[in-house]
Amino acid sequence: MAQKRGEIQLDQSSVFAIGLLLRRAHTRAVQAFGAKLAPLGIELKHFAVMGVLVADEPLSQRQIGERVDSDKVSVVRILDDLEAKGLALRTSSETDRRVKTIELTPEGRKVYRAAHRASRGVEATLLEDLRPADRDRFMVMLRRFAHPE
Amino acid sequence: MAQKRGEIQLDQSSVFAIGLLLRRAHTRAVQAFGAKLAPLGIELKHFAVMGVLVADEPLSQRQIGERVDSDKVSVVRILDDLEAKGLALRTSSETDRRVKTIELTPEGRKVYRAAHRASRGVEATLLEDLRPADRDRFMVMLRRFAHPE
DNA sequence: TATTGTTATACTCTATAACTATA
DNA sequence: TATAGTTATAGAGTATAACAATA
Repeated sequence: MAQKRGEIQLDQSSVFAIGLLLRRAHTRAVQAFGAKLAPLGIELKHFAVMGVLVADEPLSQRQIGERVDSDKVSVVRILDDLEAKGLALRTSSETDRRVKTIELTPEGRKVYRAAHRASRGVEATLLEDLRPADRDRFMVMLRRFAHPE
Repeated sequence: MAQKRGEIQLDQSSVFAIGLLLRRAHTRAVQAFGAKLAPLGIELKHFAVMGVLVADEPLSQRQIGERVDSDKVSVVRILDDLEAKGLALRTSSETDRRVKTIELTPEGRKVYRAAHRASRGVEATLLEDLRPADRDRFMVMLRRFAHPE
């Protein structure tokens, strides 16, 4: 039998439980999205960047980093990927030649829509073991937990 | 101004938001524990392994991995760290010479208690932006989310 | 001088496979 | 043949610093 992770729940009262639980929760989410996005040749991180572009195009790389909570080096590499696949385009800004203006290509928009369709049910699937009334509450709390004032 | 992460909240309705939120939540927890544990020379992963040993000593490395949700390679390295610091001890099992019997040293127990004291308030601090009535609920939901049946 | 994006470097985490020694 | 632990390797993720171009 192959050695896997995630078979056992730990002591509920352990002070460190919250750290392990959040790690496990995060990997669950990455895997769930990954499974849906893999056929499209992208990962969650690409999907997220494309998502902020769809919502708020065009953006500089710095702005993208702020929105997806990644440092600038990571953004460079995600955009390298997207550009190599023909999904996004970097052009130097006219007004400030240091900044790159990032836009999705038509193909990028197409792939984004497909990714959106493919992953539409992922959040619901991830939350399905919570009681229906708790699902929204969990997301609200998670949002507050992740971004406390 | 140094370039940092985590300054902006993202579109609440994005399908991929749950992935980003869980990532951010996890790093928040690791950093919060890390800050308290660093003076003791350990990290959250060491604390977690020591915690399962305190609760259920002795354990094999395989059993430790199951309890802290880590693969066997990671367990080897965590125990290398703990043994090098004199906090844990590996001995070959009498009944099955393949398995190592892991126990904390007296010094290990001492450091664990100090770590426990130091990080006692971390979970509370992490949860303090939730409403008091929501804090237990969030942990219950997170537990179910991380370990669905 | 400071900022945007880039490159290089390094350190951690994770996943895999190969190896040993036992069973 | 299978398992517990070890080692080696490679791929991500993350952090830092240095750099080029520009402000």
